[in-house]
Amino acid sequence: MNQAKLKLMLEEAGIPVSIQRLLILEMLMDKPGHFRAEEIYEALKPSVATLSKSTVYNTLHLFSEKGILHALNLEEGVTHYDPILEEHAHFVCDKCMQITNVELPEEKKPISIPGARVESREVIYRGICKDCMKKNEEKNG
Amino acid sequence: MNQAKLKLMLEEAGIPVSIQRLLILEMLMDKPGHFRAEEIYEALKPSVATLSKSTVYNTLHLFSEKGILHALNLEEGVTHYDPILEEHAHFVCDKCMQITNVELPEEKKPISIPGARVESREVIYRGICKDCMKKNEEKNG
DNA sequence: GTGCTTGCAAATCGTTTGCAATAGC
DNA sequence: GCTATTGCAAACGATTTGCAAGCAC
Repeated sequence: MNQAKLKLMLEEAGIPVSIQRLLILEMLMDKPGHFRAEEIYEALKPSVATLSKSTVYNTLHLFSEKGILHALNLEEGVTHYDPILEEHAHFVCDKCMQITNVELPEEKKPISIPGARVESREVIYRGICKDCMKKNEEKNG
Repeated sequence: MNQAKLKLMLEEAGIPVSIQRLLILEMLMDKPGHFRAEEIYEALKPSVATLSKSTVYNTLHLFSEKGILHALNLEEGVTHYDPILEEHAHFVCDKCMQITNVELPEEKKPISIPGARVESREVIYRGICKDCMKKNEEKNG
């Protein structure tokens, strides 16, 4: 994605632009996935030698607070960041922990909790992914 | 829940009985909720002076592996343990982080991922709970 | 030049590990 | 006695914090 577009995204979200923020956003937009702070840091370090981990953490917090990323707790102890904002669910492989986007299922009857305000819904499927199923079959002949 | 019943639960799950395991299970069964390891440790320490944190962690792992508890990652960096095994969804308050059990919604069309095996489904609603809504209203007159 | 942003190092939190002491068959 | 379980302290990994230096309007 080009710099101008990224800059606009930040501005529209009310986030002051900085080089670090642009680069982090660029990386996420160009190869959408489910990255951890550490991975983003490692990916950018070669091109931004002075980059610091706390900047990455700060930025990811800011981005998810301002709504241009979603923070996901799919796995114990780690947060993944998802740049895809359109509604979708996730499938997590119990073997290799690979995360895949899947369609968000429609509910037969939308939930309502008297007195409370429900703002979002997260759906996580768990199981064994295609790759691990294949590996398993091969091993067991 | 009485000791005999708890003992039976462990045995049926294939878990060798020990005092620590009985006490942890008792606590969880008697006041079902969504406790963190730390909370269980603190709750039991007064009655079991020698209890150690690693025993609590060990035990919770064992229990969830053997299927008598569910481990939940609803919040960044912490695992909560849920003794209710019947299927249900969770509502998490973004303000106070209170966790409530809610009905698991039926899907209009059950998911299927070609080649993969889907083994479980987790549904999390987020928003503002009744208590926090009330507090908010009071504050804003 | 004032306030926001960054980078570094140290601190923190939840959790895990190594290992010796202990308990239960 | 032998094996599984426990408790302690130290290690760990992800994240947060404090603070001085740097940058941008």
